[in-house]
Amino acid sequence: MLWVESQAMSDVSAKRKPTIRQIAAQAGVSRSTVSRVINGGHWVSPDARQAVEEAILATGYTANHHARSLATGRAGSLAFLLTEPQQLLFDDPTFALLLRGAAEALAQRAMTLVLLVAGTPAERESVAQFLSAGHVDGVILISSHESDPLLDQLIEVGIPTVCCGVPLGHERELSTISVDEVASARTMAAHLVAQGHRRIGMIAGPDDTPGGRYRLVGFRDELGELFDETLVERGDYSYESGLAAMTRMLEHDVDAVFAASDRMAAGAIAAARRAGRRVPEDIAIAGFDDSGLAATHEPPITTMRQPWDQISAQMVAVLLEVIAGASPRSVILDTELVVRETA
Amino acid sequence: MLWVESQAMSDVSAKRKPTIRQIAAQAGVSRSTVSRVINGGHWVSPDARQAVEEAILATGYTANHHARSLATGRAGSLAFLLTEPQQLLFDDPTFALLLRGAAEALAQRAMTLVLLVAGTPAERESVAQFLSAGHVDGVILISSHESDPLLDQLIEVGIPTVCCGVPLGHERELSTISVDEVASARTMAAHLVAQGHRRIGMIAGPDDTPGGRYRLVGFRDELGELFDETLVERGDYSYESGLAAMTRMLEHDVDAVFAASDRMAAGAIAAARRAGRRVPEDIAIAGFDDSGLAATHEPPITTMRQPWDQISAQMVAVLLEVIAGASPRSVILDTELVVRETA
DNA sequence: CATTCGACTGGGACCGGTCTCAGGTTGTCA
DNA sequence: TGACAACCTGAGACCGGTCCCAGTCGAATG
Repeated sequence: MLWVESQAMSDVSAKRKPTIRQIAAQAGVSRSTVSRVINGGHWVSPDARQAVEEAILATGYTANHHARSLATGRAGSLAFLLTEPQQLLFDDPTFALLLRGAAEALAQRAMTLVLLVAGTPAERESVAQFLSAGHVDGVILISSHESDPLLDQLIEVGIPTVCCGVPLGHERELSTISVDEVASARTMAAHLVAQGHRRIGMIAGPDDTPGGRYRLVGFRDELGELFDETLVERGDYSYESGLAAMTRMLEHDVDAVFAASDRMAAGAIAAARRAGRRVPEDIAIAGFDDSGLAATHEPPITTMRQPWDQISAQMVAVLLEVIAGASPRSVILDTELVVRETA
Repeated sequence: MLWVESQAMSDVSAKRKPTIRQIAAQAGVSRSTVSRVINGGHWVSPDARQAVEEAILATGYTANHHARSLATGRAGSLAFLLTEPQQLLFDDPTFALLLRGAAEALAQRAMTLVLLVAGTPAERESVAQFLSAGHVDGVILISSHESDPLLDQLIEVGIPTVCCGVPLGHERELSTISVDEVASARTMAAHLVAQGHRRIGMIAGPDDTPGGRYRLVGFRDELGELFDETLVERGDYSYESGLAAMTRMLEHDVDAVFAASDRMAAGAIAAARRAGRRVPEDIAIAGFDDSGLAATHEPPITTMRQPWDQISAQMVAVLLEVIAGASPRSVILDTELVVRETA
């Protein structure tokens, strides 16, 4: 009876994942030594290390993340937090670019990405609770609006956070990764002027987003006397808003338009065409982001390329620094003018 | 001195998250009772329950996920696994739809979504290891190709898995959520015929994907004698492949084309225009998916709508069933013809 | 030759939960 | 009144790691 039971036991343990104790037993060392080998292997004799490594290889041992997190207090994961109203974000190809980049950067570090969506108030509540419970080590915040109330919660909880764009008023407490919005807008404005355009309009983004405010600033600065207040419309970065803004804009005499996002540019192009204007012959239209949509659009859209891969890589890198104890810091990256067919 | 030290201690413990022991002490019960209250609260006296609930409310206690996972053996999270070559997937708006739906469904159940990308061989390796280590309870597999080697690994490891589309040969071992491809294709083919078209071509997807194979089957079945083998081209669901396929197709006489994805349809429309054909006047072009791109495309694309919200909800629901011990099962959902302007 | 130092090792406490199980109350039924 | 069930409770053993610390041993130092 006893024999049968122990037989059953060993059957079970053969099925289960090996633990650090089994590795220790098999290698003839203590758990502590195995742990040392796993974590860098300092102060371990070559013999011991080899025995442990062989045992690990033989059994296919993998450390239990949960046990480790419990013991160390580190979660080994970051949250990718989306706070935009869903429609906006999931339409937006840029979010996918950031997500992939972040996932890639984390995988290289043997960490994981947890996706959090805080669209509805109920979702925001449960997300806030999740984050303050310390289930993740840090937060990658994807939100263009500066006024996001979740920001204050994150700061209060004190969880390391990095965001893209610059949330005004929090420069000291949060790390940010952004592009030089003003310079980027100047570059595009200069390009449009260089193409010979004089009556140049802008479809700006919301004023409470960095991209909405500073791209307009750069545009105005560069245009100087050419700048015409009546040729500025607002959109919310979406296709529809670009279409609506362009429809209004067409009531004025305009020969070029700079939209603050590729999607708005696409909407603007559609509006221009419906009005019987040719792009770029009758009216030039440029976008911003180079989100993938710009290249495949018919015709391909001239735009400012944001360095998405660098942005996501930097977000992860800076966030990990902060988690390791560094002070929050901000990184500003360069954009690049990509001339295609629409302007 | 002792006083100072205990003062310091209580300061520290005030900063740290409360544990179940502190709740127990505050409520004047044992840890076991607190645990019972947290998990449903059966076999707990009203008095004890109330005391515990008050203590939880007062302290803002939240259970430590890692500790719980360690004790229960359940991870409390699912993996959202992308196995496509990155380009294809992140261009594809459908993936974002599925991702959001899944995240939402999981948040409601207080579980989390871990994003895993298995693009490169190195990534595949580490993902496989991650999954077999049991760090997540189940896998939502996003891969349209049936031949995916990761599939075999998942089956071997025995981790509960659900996929969208039907991976041939694994119907017994994996759960699948899919749409009725054949019927959907027949519906669209019937629509094109009803519009008066007779020379109808198809830009099919890869033959090793369910959407590639069965949409063609349905198309052929419905067309009957109208079906013309020479009017079938292959693409890989991408915009570029649609453009290339359409360019070839235009060498034949054709008055309508059914593309197996919206992106290919968009590419096909671009190709048709470059060749000087008007859509839909000279040639009707329809897509498949209704991924968001179809509605905002200029002109809006006629397509078959896949029920993305239902698909993601069902994936989560079925996967959780399997994790709870149920047998794998397959769900087939209906699609809907959405007539817009291109066909 | 005694002392000190540094590399290496293992024991045990701990992280914060869950879960089994033995025991204590109370109520009901024979 | 005794037996037995139903309800409620807390002690203690886990889960699988990390990490502090005490201790061993050989070599170098004074």
